[in-house]
Amino acid sequence: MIVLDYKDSRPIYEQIIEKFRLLILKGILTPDTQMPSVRSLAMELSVNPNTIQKAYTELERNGYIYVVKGRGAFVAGDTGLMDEHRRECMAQISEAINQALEAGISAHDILAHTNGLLEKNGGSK
Amino acid sequence: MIVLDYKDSRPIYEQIIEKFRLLILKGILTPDTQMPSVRSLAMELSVNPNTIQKAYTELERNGYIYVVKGRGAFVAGDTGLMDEHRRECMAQISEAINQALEAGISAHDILAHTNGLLEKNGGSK
Amino acid sequence: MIVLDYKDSRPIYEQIIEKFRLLILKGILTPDTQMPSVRSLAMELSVNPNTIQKAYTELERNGYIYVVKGRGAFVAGDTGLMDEHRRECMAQISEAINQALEAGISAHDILAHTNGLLEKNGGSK
Amino acid sequence: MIVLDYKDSRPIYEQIIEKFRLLILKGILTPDTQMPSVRSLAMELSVNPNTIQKAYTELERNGYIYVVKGRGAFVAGDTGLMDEHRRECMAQISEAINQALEAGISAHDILAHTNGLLEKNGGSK
DNA sequence: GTGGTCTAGACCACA
DNA sequence: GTGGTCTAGACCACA
Repeated sequence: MIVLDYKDSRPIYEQIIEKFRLLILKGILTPDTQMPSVRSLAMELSVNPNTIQKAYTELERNGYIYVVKGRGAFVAGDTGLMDEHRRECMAQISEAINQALEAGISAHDILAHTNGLLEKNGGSK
Repeated sequence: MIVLDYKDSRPIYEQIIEKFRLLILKGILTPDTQMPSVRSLAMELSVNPNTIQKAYTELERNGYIYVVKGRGAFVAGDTGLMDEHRRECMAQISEAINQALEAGISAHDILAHTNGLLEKNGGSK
Repeated sequence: MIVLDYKDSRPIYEQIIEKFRLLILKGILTPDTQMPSVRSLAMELSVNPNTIQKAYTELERNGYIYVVKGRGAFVAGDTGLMDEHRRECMAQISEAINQALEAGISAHDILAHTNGLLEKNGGSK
Repeated sequence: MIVLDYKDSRPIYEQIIEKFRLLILKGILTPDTQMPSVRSLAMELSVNPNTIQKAYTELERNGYIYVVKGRGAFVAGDTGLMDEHRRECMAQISEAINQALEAGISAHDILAHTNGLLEKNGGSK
């Protein structure tokens, strides 16, 4: 279900958080689905249970999952995280564009670039 | 000349690299200008000289400065870094837009967002 | 009769205890009323019978219910639990106020706050 | 500087967080004071460094301290945590009073109780 | 020296 | 079985 990239410089627990974050935000993991247990996921990824624990704790703190003691961890219901994520995406676009402008790239070139990209990848919407 | 943000989570040496990189790319530091000496900059920033050394080594490795033994470090002449930097900027825009599309934001909304931004900030070019 | 909040971080057995404690203290459950059987309540709440058992054992230990072997559990008669509960309430007020004073809030502000609250919520008594 | 209570049922790392939180909120630890290092505090409290680490991570996340890589952790400047803490205190008073009202204690008795307490402990303010 | 990550493994409360 | 806490100890980047 999840694949780690050992060449990635980011810590393992962060990769795990990111992977689940996207699975949840994209709706692949739906609300109240049970997450794999800390131990089973640790086995599956050949990673220490503490590392998974850390990832789950973080995911819970940020509202992506909720934990029922003795039962396990479950995907949280929709709580506006989607919207927050979209806002973050827009902010990242803004930042990237502003940096490009600062680097002296013309507004015209940037627009051409984004247009091309959107035509290619943003078809159905 | 340079101000550090101790509350920034990025390592200090990286902040220093970034600051100089931008000063050079924007043409504020022109080719062959002498860089501050490792020791003086360390004093000025109240930072360990090892940290400055590491930043300079990295800047040299990436072609932003060149070092003359016994004389000091100097800003490198234009060597296509500008172009490379611009390419990086474009790549970052692409990545940000693709993430937005994955998050389910419509091409239309993204375009509106970038257009607005470019009209506001990208005027003169 | 009882609703559990799985997103509450407190253990389930504690939530159950608390719920019954209040039902009894408020007189909604009167002395000698039969409590739901461990099994039926476990079914109703979709919870492990062990969890209900633990809650009942605790309620009995604290004098809120009594258990007749083979018959079931029953609400205990009034045994001064009311007074004890009131003392606990007062103690909690004391603690909260002392913490506020330590935080540097003025006695005047605290008094205004409590007065306002009592006027609004403490009307009939 | 800090004393642990092994009889306290709360986890060690939480006790440590709470202790520092109060030291900072009361102004005993002033902004930019260096926190004891993870290792030294671990030794002093005869506790595993990981446990201290966990406490510091949490304190940083909540804005009580900031960490400079390779240098150490420092008390954060005033950032409205004080106000937030006071609001929490007020909320706790509200909750305690409402519970008391629900328990059937009269507004009159509660007021007498709080008045007495404030006269005794809230003198100077 | 400083904090950050991770492993290996134990013990606990809870269900 | 499930997550939560903790110890003992290693290794790393950073300063």
